[in-house]
Amino acid sequence: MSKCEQCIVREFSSLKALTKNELVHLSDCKTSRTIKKGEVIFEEGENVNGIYCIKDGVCKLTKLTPNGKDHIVKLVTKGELLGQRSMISDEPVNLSAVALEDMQVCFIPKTEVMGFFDKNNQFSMNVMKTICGDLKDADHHVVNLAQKTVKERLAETLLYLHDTFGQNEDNTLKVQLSRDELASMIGTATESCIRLLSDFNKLGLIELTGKKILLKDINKLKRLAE
Amino acid sequence: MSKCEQCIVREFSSLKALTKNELVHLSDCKTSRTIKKGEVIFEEGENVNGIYCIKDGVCKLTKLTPNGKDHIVKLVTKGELLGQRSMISDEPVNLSAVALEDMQVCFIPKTEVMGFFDKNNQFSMNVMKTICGDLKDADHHVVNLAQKTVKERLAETLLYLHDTFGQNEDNTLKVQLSRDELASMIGTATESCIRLLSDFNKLGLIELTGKKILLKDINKLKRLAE
DNA sequence: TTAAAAATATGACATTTGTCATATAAAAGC
DNA sequence: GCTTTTATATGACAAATGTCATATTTTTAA
Repeated sequence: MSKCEQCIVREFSSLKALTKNELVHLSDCKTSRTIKKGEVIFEEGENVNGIYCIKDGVCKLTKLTPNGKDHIVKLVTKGELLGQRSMISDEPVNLSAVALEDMQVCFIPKTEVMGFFDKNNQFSMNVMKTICGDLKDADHHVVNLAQKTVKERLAETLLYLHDTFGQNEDNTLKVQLSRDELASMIGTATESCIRLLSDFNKLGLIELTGKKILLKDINKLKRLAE
Repeated sequence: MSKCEQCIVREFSSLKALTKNELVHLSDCKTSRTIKKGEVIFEEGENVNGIYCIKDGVCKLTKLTPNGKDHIVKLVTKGELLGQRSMISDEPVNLSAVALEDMQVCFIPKTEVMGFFDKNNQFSMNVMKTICGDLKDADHHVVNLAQKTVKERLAETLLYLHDTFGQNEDNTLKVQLSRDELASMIGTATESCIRLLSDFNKLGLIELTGKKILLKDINKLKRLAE
């Protein structure tokens, strides 16, 4: 089993506050897991009882809408933690997590993490800051959904995917979402999303090659996203 | 100056974890303030450097939209705290706070609160839980905005106002929002909001008397809100 | 108290977005 | 490889929502 000490998650997440001793301890109690693309990590309403460390891969956090579709609330990628909110609130998770690519994750049981909270103030502070960051993002998101048009939201989301998850060698977006998933991220119908992508394509803002999306004119996209 | 020990905020907020000693200390370092309806408590981008305890009244938390209007992200009422997120993130506030009625608030400087974090784990835990609750609400909010119609959102918001802030003796909603504010809460144009209120009125779901709104058929409203 | 300003209300219309139908392309399974 | 299924694409149209104009009511302030 791999040690937590050199793990990428330790480097980038709240876990960076843990001491050597705590990390050794962690290595013993964690369980590693491989998750295939499309597989569900946990489902809305489930009791998770711990947190997941994402060592590799990207997943989507979704919430069921009143009309039975999934809305993508957030994407989470390697180096980040999953399930903190529900662990702290001591509630079932309010979102489902589904892998967008093959993933490597580790699970840390709740009892373990709660121990860190008690003994390591810096760790608590880090977790708090992460959740505060999520809250700020969510506020931003709320205002965008309420006040921007679908076109603006699509442009902004494409730029977000570009900046946050990077590009392949051919400069196309690394995270590959289906049109349906992209639509569910910006909060619109799949057809509207497809149509707007076509428009962007015709305007020379992006280039579509199958599922792959290449951002050709970042500045114009930025102006479109306002 | 009033003591914190018997304050309503202590009873309902994270502060309930504070010890007698901590409360006495708090009474000394806090500053009380009266805020008139319409007055700004703090503005987006400002450095607040502490938290506000709301002893009485209700305020709106707003965020400036790209087209220069305000979007109401959240309402906060007596017993609750204000400014926790930005204090923890050590960032300027991302929302403005404006009084919807006359308010009584106390300000606690950051240094003081950070001291509680260090020494009182239960307090930290309470704050974390509050913010986690806010995050959960925000997620819910995001999905609603993305997937529900304006009509559904209006119905849901009216019910929320009813359940959260109560009614006057004549059963009208206690929190009085202008049509403009209500529109900015549900994320729509003022005219659309007014029109839908008229529709609800004609359908016998609500009754409009000037600014006052009376919910006449809660069950039908619930069905409308889905 | 009265004039001015702001909020509420409503009509007419434009624009945006969603829905349904259908075609084509790509992927999955045998 | 071929068939079946699923994803992408596009047209036609309907529904929802926004915008502008304007009337009316309410509030504010001189």
